[in-house]
Amino acid sequence: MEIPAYNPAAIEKKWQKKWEDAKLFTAGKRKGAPKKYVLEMFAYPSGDLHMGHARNYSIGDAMARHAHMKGFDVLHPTGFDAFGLPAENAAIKNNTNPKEWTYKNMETAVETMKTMGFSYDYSRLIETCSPDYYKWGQYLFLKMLDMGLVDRRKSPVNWCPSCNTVLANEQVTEGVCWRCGSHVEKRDLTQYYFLITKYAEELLDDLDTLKGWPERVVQMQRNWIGKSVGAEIDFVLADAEGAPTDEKITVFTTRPDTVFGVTFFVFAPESALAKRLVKGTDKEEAVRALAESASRMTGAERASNPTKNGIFTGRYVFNPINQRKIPVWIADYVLEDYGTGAVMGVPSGDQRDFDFAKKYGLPIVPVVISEDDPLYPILKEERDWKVIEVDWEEAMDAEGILVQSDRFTGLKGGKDSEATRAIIDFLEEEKLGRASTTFRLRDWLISRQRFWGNPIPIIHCEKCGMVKVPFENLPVKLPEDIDLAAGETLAECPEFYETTCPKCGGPARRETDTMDTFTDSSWYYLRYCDPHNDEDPVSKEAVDHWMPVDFYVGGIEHAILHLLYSRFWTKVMRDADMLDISEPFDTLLCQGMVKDANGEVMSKSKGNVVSPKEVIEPYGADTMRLAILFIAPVEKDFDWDPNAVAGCHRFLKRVWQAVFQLVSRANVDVKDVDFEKLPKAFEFDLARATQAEKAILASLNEQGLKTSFDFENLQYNTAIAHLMELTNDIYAYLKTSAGNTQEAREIPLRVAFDLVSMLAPICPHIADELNEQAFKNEGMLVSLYDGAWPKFQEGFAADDSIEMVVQVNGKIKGRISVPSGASQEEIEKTAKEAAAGALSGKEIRKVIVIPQKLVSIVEG
RNA sequence: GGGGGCGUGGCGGAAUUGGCAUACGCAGCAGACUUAAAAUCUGCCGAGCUUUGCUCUUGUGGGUUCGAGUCCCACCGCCCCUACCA
Repeated sequence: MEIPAYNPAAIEKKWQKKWEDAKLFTAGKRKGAPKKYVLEMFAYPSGDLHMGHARNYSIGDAMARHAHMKGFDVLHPTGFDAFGLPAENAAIKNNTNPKEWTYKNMETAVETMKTMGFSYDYSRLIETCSPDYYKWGQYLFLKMLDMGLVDRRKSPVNWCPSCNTVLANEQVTEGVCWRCGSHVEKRDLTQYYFLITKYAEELLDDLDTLKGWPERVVQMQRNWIGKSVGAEIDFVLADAEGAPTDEKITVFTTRPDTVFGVTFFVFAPESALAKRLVKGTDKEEAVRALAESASRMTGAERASNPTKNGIFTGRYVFNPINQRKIPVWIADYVLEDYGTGAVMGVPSGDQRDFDFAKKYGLPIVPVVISEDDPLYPILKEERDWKVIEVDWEEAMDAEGILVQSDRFTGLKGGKDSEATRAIIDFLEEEKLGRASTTFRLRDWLISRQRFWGNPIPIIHCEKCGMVKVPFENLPVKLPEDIDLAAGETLAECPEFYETTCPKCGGPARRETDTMDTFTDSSWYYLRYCDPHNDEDPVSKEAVDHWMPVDFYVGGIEHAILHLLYSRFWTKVMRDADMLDISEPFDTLLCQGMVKDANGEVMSKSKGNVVSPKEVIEPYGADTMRLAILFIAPVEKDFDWDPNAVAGCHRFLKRVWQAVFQLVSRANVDVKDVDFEKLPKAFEFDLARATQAEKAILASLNEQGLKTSFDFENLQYNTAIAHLMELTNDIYAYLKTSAGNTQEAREIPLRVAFDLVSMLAPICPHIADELNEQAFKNEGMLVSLYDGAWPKFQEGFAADDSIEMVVQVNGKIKGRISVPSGASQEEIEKTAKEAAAGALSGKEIRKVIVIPQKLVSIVEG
């Protein structure tokens, strides 16, 4: 038989068309079958797809195709996160509309996706900039407003001077804008917030239910939410003369057990109260300068250069628990937006307070000390301050025993200790303070002063205030003819903002801020369940059927941003009775980055970008997909190695040759072989197979199918390695002379067919072509996508003899072959004979037999 | 400072979860085919040695075990995240 050449360009195009014509990937066709929702994070269409997308999608596609072959009804959609700043910047540069630029890029990206052969249900495609989608984003905004989860308020916000917009806390890393890297400024502005902090506790608690998430992502979210348990304590402000006033200043602390050791009090320099205390004094200018210099430093700079600068205000407060009068300072190590923006200074128990006290010569009073400390015997009975200065090198901030702490002296101190609880009880009884929990998580600032986003559906009326846009007027559409190149914004576009009040009919002004694009990506995975619904964002029925997403694949850069917002959004929609789940993503996979051959991040500016097209043109999409999955485990970064890619292509050519040669060698008309009825290779009686056939079958045994071809656990690199071994075995078989029975001819065919089936999720084009051309299966199936995944049969007969390793005193000394039914005694006897040369002749202390594996002989 | 992870050939990486360390691939070496090259095929490919074989080898040192890359303790080194969070 003439073996045709492997021509990826031709067969890939052919199969992509056949799949599309047959609507092969439409979700919901297998009524009654268990569902599997496989999703890759959708792309921002800033140009054509790059290798990172190719990796992301190849992983998800292998998962989706495999699930379908295993019998699931698979939902595998795609779409675009189409609003955002790059479209505006490109529009300004090219003097076009962001819409044009975005749609052109999405069109190119879909073409590229199709050349890669992904099994997407394109009938569910979502483009977030389409009014059909953003209408429901507006609807959900209004829903949240009704639920009391939207707030419009003036407060200090992060402003990116380069992007000309505010940013959410999550979008500022180390003091710079996540998108453009510019240094972020603080400004006092009136903005819209989603009250995500109302869900802080639940967002934290439910992290424990996310068993399918990488531990580091869970930890990152846990740290971001940042729960601290402790107490609020009310200090009494003294007037300028030092006498107590009625005014109380509250601090938050996680260590109320150290409250007897407070020797000073500190405000953040930006705090309003701090400013008030020094107003009109000679300290005013210095405090302003301190606030200025503090705001200029990024977190990293502050941490690497932890100079604690302070100014004494000249004022005092009284510690409510011991009435001591303590000085009030202003220092740059206190953060305005955490806790109450003020700290009770306990230098003996907190390293930062300790450093500050050292620098400014403030007293250090030990109150919670270790029993090993030389001071302990002196102070263990002390109820009042006896020692008010220590020679410690650092603060004692771990656990210890309370001293110099009035009636609490002698109690065990520390976070959540008996002293902590006792002091909180006391504070609550005396109304001096209360138990309190603080979160690091801030409310989500969602308004943006940008054009290319979802307009906030609010109308401002002088008479009626903030008025919702009525449902029938949704969506508030973006104007088509804005001139961004001329610097025009929505706020300068009267055709957009001039309107009438829906309540009183008077003249009113439309809100000109748009929503953060992360609002668009916070629920797109829900809309995929029901993408064409024009009555609701989603129907509960559709969401209940498909959600949660079973496998979610994306980059680690979304560990906090998108993944936290989506979890919040799901809980909100649950509370709005739109769905019944609490967590949207069951298993999360964060794939590694694709770097260049030298391990450098690919970037346009470095000129080291390898485009998927550069691989597809010479080798085909199957080779690209295979290489992406083979070169490194999915979650690790990998360096693009052109030689390894060529090696993957070589493997596909070998599979192609092996299958055709095998069909030719089998000397049976494959048209007469019903592959559905052919016994599975591993059910077959091995006694009838030749040695080479055994080698092939051995790699398809129980372990092979359950462990080696472990698609469930995403071990694609090792699964592919086993497919390579199987191919090598087929070549070994082809070199031998085969038996001449019907079975002996058909077993290898079955093996080859299973090989091709297992290759199908990774390299679907070559698999379908071999199925059709070599196995002549065109009448049975359009595609192996609808075919069956090989199954292991429990009844598979093991080989009649078993190889075991013989160890003497823990060292390998030989191998034995024993009958599969051999008794313990027989095995021991055979092993002793085989190891005779290695035995010293001493008494044999014991013999350990591990069935199927080894015999260990231990001498006295 | 806090948290998470990792350390195996020249390289990417395997190791059935305590049982033959280095699978599979890349690179390299040798051979076959060829006028030649490419492609393809075959073989070799951790280190050392006194080479039918022996010894050593999973960052270092110890421990548990008949048996450790895997478990425990200490140390060394690297990567990622986060950061004056009271």
